[in-house]
Amino acid sequence: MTPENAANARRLARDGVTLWRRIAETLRREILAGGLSAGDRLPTEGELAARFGVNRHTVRRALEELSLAGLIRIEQGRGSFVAEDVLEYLVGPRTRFSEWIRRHNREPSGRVLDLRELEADRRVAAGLGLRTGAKVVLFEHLGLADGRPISLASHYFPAARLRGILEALRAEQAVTRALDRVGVADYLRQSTRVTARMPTASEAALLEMLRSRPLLSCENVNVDREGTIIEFGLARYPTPRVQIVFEP
Amino acid sequence: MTPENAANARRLARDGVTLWRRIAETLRREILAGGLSAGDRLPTEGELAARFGVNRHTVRRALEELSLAGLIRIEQGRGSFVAEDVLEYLVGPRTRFSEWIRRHNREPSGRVLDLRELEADRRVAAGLGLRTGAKVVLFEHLGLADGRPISLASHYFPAARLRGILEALRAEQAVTRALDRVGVADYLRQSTRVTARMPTASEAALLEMLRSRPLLSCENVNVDREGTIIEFGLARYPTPRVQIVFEP
DNA sequence: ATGCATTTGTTCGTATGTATG
DNA sequence: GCATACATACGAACAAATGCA
Repeated sequence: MTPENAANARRLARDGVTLWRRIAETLRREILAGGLSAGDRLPTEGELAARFGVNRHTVRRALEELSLAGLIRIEQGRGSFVAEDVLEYLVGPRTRFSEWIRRHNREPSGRVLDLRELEADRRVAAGLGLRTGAKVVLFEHLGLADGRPISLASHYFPAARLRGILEALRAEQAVTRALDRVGVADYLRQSTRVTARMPTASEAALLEMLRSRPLLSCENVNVDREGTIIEFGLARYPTPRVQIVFEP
Repeated sequence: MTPENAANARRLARDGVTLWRRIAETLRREILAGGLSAGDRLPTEGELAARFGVNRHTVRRALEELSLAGLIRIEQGRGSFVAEDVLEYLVGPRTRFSEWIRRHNREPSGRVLDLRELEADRRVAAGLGLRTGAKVVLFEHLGLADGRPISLASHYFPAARLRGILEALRAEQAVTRALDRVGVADYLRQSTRVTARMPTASEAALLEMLRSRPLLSCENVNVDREGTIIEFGLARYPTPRVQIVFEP
């Protein structure tokens, strides 16, 4: 056993965290702190091994961890790069916000911007299959991944069909759990309509994006298992941070 | 029977074209000539009935025809409006350009902008599942509906897998027919990835769109019936003329 | 909040022209 | 010529949605 090996083993014994994990955490903090920005190349595995005083295998294990978390991208023969900050929004029949974020190994969170009952305008009524003026509940929500805003969504629910949805949303602060509370245990994405436009000033501010970048605008209709429309959603995503992916 | 009734009946007898169809054709020509532009309101049914000297039912039959053709939009209590120039691009497993356009009762056409063999860069190689530098054939095409540009697409084909694709594209000037010629009778959309960005000057010029409007950028992968990748496409669509719709 | 005018949507009934056998 | 079926066209009345004062 070499002297370094022995020293590293003692370190592991001391705080119960493996070396590769501590190296991964160190690199993660450095990347998130912004010392390296999107697309930047990390030092080579050899350089990192020398810096941390460990074997190259240990560094590789740490980098693999970061790669799985989506924080870096490893390219054979070229090096490791800080991942572009893109989230792929995979559209399927069962699309849920927090599952989407967690699949990218990020921490979902959110902020409720508005919650109230109002009368449907033409567009919302058409989406929900109601007449204009019908009572609907609006739930406006800013979605975050690791604290960065990535979606700004207005969810409309038919108040008559979903009794108690307002109170459920107030209590749960989340769509899926609130729907469950009013008896919709499951729901499916019926259609998704995508277009793009420039953000308003407040949209750009909320989504922390440049006003010169377009946003993806997405109209969704969700139905319960019987096929009744239970939600009309109008979501906005910042480009190029978010891409929408369909795999039929 | 009123005098008008008798006169209209005689007109129908004379040239064998029903009244409502002649009225629909007249209105269609007036709209397409540009006398009315997108979003403009047509005269009321009553006014049109007076103008053509027919019953309101007859006008309604003509308007229904135009509405089905997607030329106008009828709204109860408000009137009839010249349809906004939006094309819904319905994404499914079998998405073909000319079928898409024809489903909207428009006339598809196109212009080949570029056709040549080159070496795949990283992005194209990743899409096609090849190594960078592999020979690929690029087919760049501007798609038109009723003479208006609505898509700007770069299609990349693996030269080694599809022998003769360059010549087939040169002869056919269309993707589906060229693929058929090299033995790919059918192909399926495997994935679709959407984002948005601002157009370059030349993209805006080709698509006849304002540079202040974003374009939808779409990466597609098409496979043959065995699942082998046979095309990687990079299409750009002008907003708000085009929307992308997914219905799983 | 209410009533009113405007406009489209729907449903009766009636008469005529076309096509078929 | 006649019977039948169907689409076209007209007339009248009422329902429903919209916009406005």
